[in-house]
Amino acid sequence: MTPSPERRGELLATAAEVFAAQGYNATTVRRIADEAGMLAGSLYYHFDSKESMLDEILTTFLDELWARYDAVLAAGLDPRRTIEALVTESFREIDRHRAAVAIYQKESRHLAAQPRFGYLTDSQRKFEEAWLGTLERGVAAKVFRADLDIRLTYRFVRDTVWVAASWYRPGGAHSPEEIARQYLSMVLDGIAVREAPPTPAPPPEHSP
Amino acid sequence: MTPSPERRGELLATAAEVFAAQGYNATTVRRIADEAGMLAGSLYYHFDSKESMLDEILTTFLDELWARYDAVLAAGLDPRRTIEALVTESFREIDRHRAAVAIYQKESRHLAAQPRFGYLTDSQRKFEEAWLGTLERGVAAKVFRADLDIRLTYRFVRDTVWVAASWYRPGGAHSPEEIARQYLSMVLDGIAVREAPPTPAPPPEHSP
Amino acid sequence: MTPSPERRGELLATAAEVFAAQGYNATTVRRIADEAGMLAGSLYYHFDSKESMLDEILTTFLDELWARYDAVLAAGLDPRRTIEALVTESFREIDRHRAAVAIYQKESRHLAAQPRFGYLTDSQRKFEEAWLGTLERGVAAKVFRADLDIRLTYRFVRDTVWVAASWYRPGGAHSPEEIARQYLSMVLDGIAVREAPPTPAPPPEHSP
Amino acid sequence: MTPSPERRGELLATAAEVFAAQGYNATTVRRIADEAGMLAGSLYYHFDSKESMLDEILTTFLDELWARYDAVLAAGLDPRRTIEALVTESFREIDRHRAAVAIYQKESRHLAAQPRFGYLTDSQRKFEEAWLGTLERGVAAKVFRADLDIRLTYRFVRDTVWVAASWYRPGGAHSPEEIARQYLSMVLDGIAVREAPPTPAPPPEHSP
DNA sequence: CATGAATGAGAATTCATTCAT
DNA sequence: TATGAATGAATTCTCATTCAT
Repeated sequence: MTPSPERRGELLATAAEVFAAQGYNATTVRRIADEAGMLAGSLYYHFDSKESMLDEILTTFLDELWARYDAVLAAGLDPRRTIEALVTESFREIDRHRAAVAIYQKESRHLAAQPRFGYLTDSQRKFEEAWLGTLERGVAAKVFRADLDIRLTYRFVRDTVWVAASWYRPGGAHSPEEIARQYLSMVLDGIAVREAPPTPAPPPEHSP
Repeated sequence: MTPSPERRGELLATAAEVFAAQGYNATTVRRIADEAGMLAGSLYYHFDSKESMLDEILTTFLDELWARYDAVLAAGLDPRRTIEALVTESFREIDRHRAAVAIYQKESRHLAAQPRFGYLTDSQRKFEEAWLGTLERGVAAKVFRADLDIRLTYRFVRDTVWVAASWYRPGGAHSPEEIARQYLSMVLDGIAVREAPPTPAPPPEHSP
Repeated sequence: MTPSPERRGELLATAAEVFAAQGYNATTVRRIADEAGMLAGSLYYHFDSKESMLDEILTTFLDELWARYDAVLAAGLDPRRTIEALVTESFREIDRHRAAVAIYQKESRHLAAQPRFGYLTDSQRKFEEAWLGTLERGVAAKVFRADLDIRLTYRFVRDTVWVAASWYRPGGAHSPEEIARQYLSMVLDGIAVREAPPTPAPPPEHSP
Repeated sequence: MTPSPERRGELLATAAEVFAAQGYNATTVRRIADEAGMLAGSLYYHFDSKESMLDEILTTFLDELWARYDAVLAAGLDPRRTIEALVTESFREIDRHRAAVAIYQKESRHLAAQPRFGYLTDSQRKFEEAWLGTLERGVAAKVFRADLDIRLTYRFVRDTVWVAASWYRPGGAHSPEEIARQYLSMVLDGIAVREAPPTPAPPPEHSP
């Protein structure tokens, strides 16, 4: 009944690429089929509908993302290390599922209105809990600044990370981990040079 | 045959709202007309096509944005003040043209492929020149960190600001200027508490 | 919002004709549009879907039928007169809505499974109540035979009348009332010549 | 390449069931295959096409029906006994081939237009000859009423019998012979109680 | 200015059918 | 004999657009 999972996987990857490039609505089934080297109707042997392709792309991505996020959250790290781990996992996820992440970014808002995609809202809620909660713990622990609107901070960090999916290309100059490191550095310490009191021992990798 | 500009303006605002909420492709002309209290066909008295509405929304927004950006860039501020001014103007623009900015964010990438929307690519190039140039001057002047990939920094700042259009609602808790101030604070100084060098005179408002 | 009722009415009549002739499933929207002198897509200005055309055809017919049936049932006639009136009204209805009746005959069974057409089941139940109830009263009053299975009798009478829609053509040799009269005569008295009690005065034309 | 006839028979029975339940057009080959526990494509090892299944179902039914009808007609019975025998054989046929009969009822009219199903028209003609001829002989022999339109009577008897296929379920309360007996009683003698002593004055409208 | 009624070019989807394995 | 994976034509439906009134 369920045709071979490998073929499905290939086709989904193709579809995700096109959805990400052109937008879900602007993508025709025929275009996906062309890209996959088959006729439009043939896709329906593997999938119920264009929408179910989108659905499967998003759930696959979210399932994997949450598996990793949950592992991080269960590790009992301090707030700063938690944020670092979440950001790093996020960039790894962008590396693995760039197309899916890009689709998520572009479409999730209006998809969430449909019952079928209700899980997007759920995921978003869990997301907020995880990130916002960690930030709040960090503020309480005095490792994150208390003088900033915490929700603004949350959005700042969240968006900052995920929009990267819109320009990231796997196999580029930087590994996901390197990008994560630099982004974390920017998010945590800012892009401005720290004026005054010369840090006694600057971190070796930043020294000239 | 030359319909009143005010009516056009209202209709464009309506259209922009719907485009932003549902995406350009997913928005039907009929939906816009419904929202405007007329029939779909009637819109064609005012506009040539759905695409020309989108075009006009985007050019109006970009024209205004560039008027402000150009003023900032012509003012001859130092790199840090320039960045601060650009960020502030950006948030003001989001405040004024939230829908247009959101549309720009979502659609510009794939629209840029069409000749009609070639100006989007031009604008993007000018954009990069302005921001990246300022950042580079800042690095040279040692006011921005030199240990970061400059293009990564550029994307970080750029995205960080503009994605705000996706959650910003005019008339919310914070003014655009206040949001700009906080964002700048995060971008420039980071969200982490500066450990070590006990600031000689802590800002009064943060003291107990 | 609801386009002119006259046009709808014409289009529905056209659609009913085609549905009756070819069957609902075998009828393409394009065929209906051809018959109506327009393009397939144009029908969707007037109707939501092919199914909603069918729906409207059936409800219009059933509403009218029940208005008449209810009038008959409310008249308080004796069982035999009630049956006569119901049969007569049925043939009149076939005369007025031949296509709708034919569609009803052919499609109602499998349509009834869909929620949208649940009213078909309701109607069928009311139908059975009306006819079966009348027959039972007639048996009790000794005007209808008691030696027959009453449900068999019900089906016999019911089918006998309604299948006529499959061959009836308005404007034929017999008026609906004439057909009703002959059918009633057959149903009530049978087609066999009454043997036994030697009719004292046989009609002259049958004598040798 | 010559698949076993038994398997064909089973598959045809399955197909007939589904055709009868949902209508020929509304039945997908896949549905039949599901019901038979195989995949859609596999049916094509046994049959040329969906249409050829329908064809075989109908010819099988008609061949058997005509074998029995011909036997009856060849027996040289008097008109009344002939009608009784035809009706009885018809109900037996409904018992044996309910699905096929139901399909015939629903689809024969529009199928008859296609050359491939021309035999349906032929059969219908033979049918009319047999029944109408018998009725005419009966009228001539004064065993059937002469005051009725003979074609109306023909349709009445014909439809009355065959529509039973739409509600008949084999193995129900009554045997086919019992149903035939009751139907014949109704058709021949009517459902009204005979008002005892021979009607002294025949209904005026039938007198000369 | 706006309406009502179309047009016509796709869009997604369905489904009978084919065929190599 | 049956499966799995297609094909390709047809079908329903959508929607931007036109245009007479």
